[in-house]
Amino acid sequence: MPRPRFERLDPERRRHILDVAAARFAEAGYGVSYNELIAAAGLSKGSAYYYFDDKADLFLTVVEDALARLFAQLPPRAPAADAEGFWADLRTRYLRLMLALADHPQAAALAFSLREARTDPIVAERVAAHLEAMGAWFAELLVEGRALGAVRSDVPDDLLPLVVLSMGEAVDTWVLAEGRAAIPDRVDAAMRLFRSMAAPT
Amino acid sequence: MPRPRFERLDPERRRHILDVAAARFAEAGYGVSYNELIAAAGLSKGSAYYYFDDKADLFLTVVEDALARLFAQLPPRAPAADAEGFWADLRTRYLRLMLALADHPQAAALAFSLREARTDPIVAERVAAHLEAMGAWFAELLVEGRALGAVRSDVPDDLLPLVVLSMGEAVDTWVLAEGRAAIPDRVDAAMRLFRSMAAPT
DNA sequence: CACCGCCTTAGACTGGTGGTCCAACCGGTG
DNA sequence: CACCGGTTGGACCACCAGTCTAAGGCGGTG
Repeated sequence: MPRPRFERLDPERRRHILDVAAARFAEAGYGVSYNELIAAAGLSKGSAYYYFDDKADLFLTVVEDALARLFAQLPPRAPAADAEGFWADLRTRYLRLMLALADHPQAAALAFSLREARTDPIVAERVAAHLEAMGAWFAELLVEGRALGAVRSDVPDDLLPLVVLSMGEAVDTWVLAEGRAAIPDRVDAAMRLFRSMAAPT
Repeated sequence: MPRPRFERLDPERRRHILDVAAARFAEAGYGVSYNELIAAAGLSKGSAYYYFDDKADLFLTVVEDALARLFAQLPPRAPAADAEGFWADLRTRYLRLMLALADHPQAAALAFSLREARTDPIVAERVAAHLEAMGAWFAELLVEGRALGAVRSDVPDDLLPLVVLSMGEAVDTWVLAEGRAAIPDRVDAAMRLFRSMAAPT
């Protein structure tokens, strides 16, 4: 995370730095030159490293901020009453997430840039923490789904969340590939596939 | 691919270069310093670039070689007679592949290093060609599977191969994670999951 | 033998990277 | 006025992949 000093900075300047960084990372990925980026943001080398630990720090600050804002828009999960409701709720939430990504292409680009960024070990470590949290979230979902008879019990506990996470990026890209209008149909297709995989046989 | 000169090189020296490169890339990933690698292989800068276009070229030469040898060990696919045979054949082939990866950890490490390497655009381009070939292979498999009533027809054609490829790496890692003895059970679990996803509902 | 020409080699050099360091500046306080 | 700590600019560092060139080695020819 950025050094505390950054919080004490003039809000306008702070906002400007984050906006420029978000734009550069979104359009050129993590591989963008940090030298170039901080110059574009109006920071000298000294100032940049005065406010942020390193490139990974600024990158993750920007990405976490964008994704947090995105997820905050999603309604909280309502506990489902039966298997049908469980799957319907999942579909709705996934659809909303995809529509939100379509509406915020910069946030989507930042999210997808995470893959490339994870080759940096500093980024990888901090992303691993998030993934662990997501894994826990899925595990919880699994328990609920099984209680409702919506999720199969005949595969190892760790396999399903793993598969969902790994499918995630590719399927998300596919869902978003043909523009906003195609999203609902594509979400349905993806959910159909996923449901028949995860539901009891 | 390496320059033709490389083929004219003394076979022993050629083998040595490829072995050192394979070892370094397998243990440290694509991120390993090329300077360090070529020095370890006993090549000066000039010679390295005399025989290989660039880092990506040597890397892909090594990886393609390792994977080609691995796939060559797999028996050819026998056309299945019915849906059950189709899935049984897939399971067998997947199991053999996983066992082969377990027996050749260096080849496995090289295969997994492809993910990181694809951040290099030169690598990405040449890998894309392979992925296209794999996509075509899956498409063919899809046609055969559908003809046998083993594969569902109610999802877009491009989605299934995409999902399989994207699941691939994560599931492969999971299958191999607990050592050779655990592989058959894990292959079964993964195939069960995959079959219920891809089979008609 | 001398010479030529070409394949091969070593390694200095380039322009770039992310990251470090320090001298100087600036505003507030005694 | 002097001082001082937070802030700033930018020179500098080690290392990266990749380029370039001058020299070495060696077979063929007169």
